[in-house]
Amino acid sequence: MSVRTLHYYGEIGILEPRERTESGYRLYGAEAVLRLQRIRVLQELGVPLAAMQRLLDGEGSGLAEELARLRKELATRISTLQDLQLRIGGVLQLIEQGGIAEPAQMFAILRLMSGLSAGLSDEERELYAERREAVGEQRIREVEAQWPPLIAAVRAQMQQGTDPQDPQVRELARQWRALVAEFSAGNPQLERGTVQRMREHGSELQQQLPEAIPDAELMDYIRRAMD
Amino acid sequence: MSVRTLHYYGEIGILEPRERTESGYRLYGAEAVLRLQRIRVLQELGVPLAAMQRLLDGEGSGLAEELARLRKELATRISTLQDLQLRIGGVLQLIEQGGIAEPAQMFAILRLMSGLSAGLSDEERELYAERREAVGEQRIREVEAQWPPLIAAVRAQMQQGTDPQDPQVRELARQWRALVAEFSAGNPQLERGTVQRMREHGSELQQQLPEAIPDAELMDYIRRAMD
DNA sequence: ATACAGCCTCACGCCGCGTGAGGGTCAACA
DNA sequence: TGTTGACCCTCACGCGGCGTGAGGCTGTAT
Repeated sequence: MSVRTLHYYGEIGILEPRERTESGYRLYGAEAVLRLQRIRVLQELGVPLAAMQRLLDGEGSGLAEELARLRKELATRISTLQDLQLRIGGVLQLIEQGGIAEPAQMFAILRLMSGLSAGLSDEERELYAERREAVGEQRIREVEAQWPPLIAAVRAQMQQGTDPQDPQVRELARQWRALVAEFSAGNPQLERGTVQRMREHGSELQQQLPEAIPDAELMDYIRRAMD
Repeated sequence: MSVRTLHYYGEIGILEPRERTESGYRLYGAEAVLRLQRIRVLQELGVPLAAMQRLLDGEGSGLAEELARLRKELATRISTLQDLQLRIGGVLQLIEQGGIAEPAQMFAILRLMSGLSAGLSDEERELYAERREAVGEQRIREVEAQWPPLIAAVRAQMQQGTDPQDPQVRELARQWRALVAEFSAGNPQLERGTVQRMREHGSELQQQLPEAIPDAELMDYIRRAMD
């Protein structure tokens, strides 16, 4: 709370001092403090200052409606931010694993992960919607975010020529199975769809980071590790 | 993506057209499209445009560091928004129950709910920190948010003179017990602290919405409902 | 030839203040 | 009695990320 802020609130007419001294100093009363606290609350909620007068001096019904609107808005804002958080988390995980180092790859992954849920048919979309109800959107996104790092890790092992029966690879295969199970929840149609969708997904990604897309060789490798 | 946006990106030097026609029309190439997509990704992540040139043209290490920084920032942004969401949800719940209708009360509740975790001793703070580890911050906030509506509902019944043994009231008492259990997780020190803290909390709230603070009468009423 | 869509540059406006410049006011201390 | 600071005042410009004109040129369809 700077002095300038108080002046500004006066300028736009949402908070006036109770009076002025002879020399022009602003004197704020206790009610101004209360009003200021409310302004801060509304501001936190994302209400623009210009809209506050109505809410501060209006009736309860108006405020209630506005709060309901804000709740919706907050929900969407949070879910976009959470999406970003998972995407950024996936990229950082890959970086730490030494999977990627080039900016082009990082950007590609950031974009891939936003597109995982794109390109679905209507039927699949419905199946996912049901699943979302059951498991919670949060969990769905967490699971989705684990694909690219896992695929990259498997491919790294494959290219190093590690035996598929090696304990490390078998651990990755275990994670793979777990992810597939989480993802499809026993629904074979979704299970088939997932990997295929990744294969079709985004030409930029295929150029920039082909190792994030499972191909036949990788699928064969992981199958052998699962035995 | 408006035309003006592209012009602006040119002005600040983060995205230039590949060439111009004789008549001055901008011609963007495929690489400009790629760069633009990256700009959008970074912008979603909250990177200011001025900082993008370094990230787009710099080395992977710089980008990786920035991503790590952004992850932290995102986490705090999300948690403040979630806090707001719970507060607003609590108020709306109360409004729908018919518990409150005056703007003053709504603001008071919005502020109370932000202050529930304030005013703790160091020791209590440690206990909460442990608990937070165990249950997850999200759950803690969800539980905290349920107090004010519950208290208000109980008080409403009490003031209508409902018998504490009435099924409705006993249901509220059951919720009360469950909340206390969640809150204190078997730690009697925290259990004692919670209600007392609410009683001491905020003089504005006591004036504006005394029914949200449990007093001796209400505590007695709920005890009788628990028999 | 004419209409109309789309491009160009230049310039001001928006929000929520931050940050000066240039000057007055007030309590404390020499 | 001055003088020193720490505060206050008004006025005015600046930021970021564009939106929104005004006034004019270009390109394509009819």
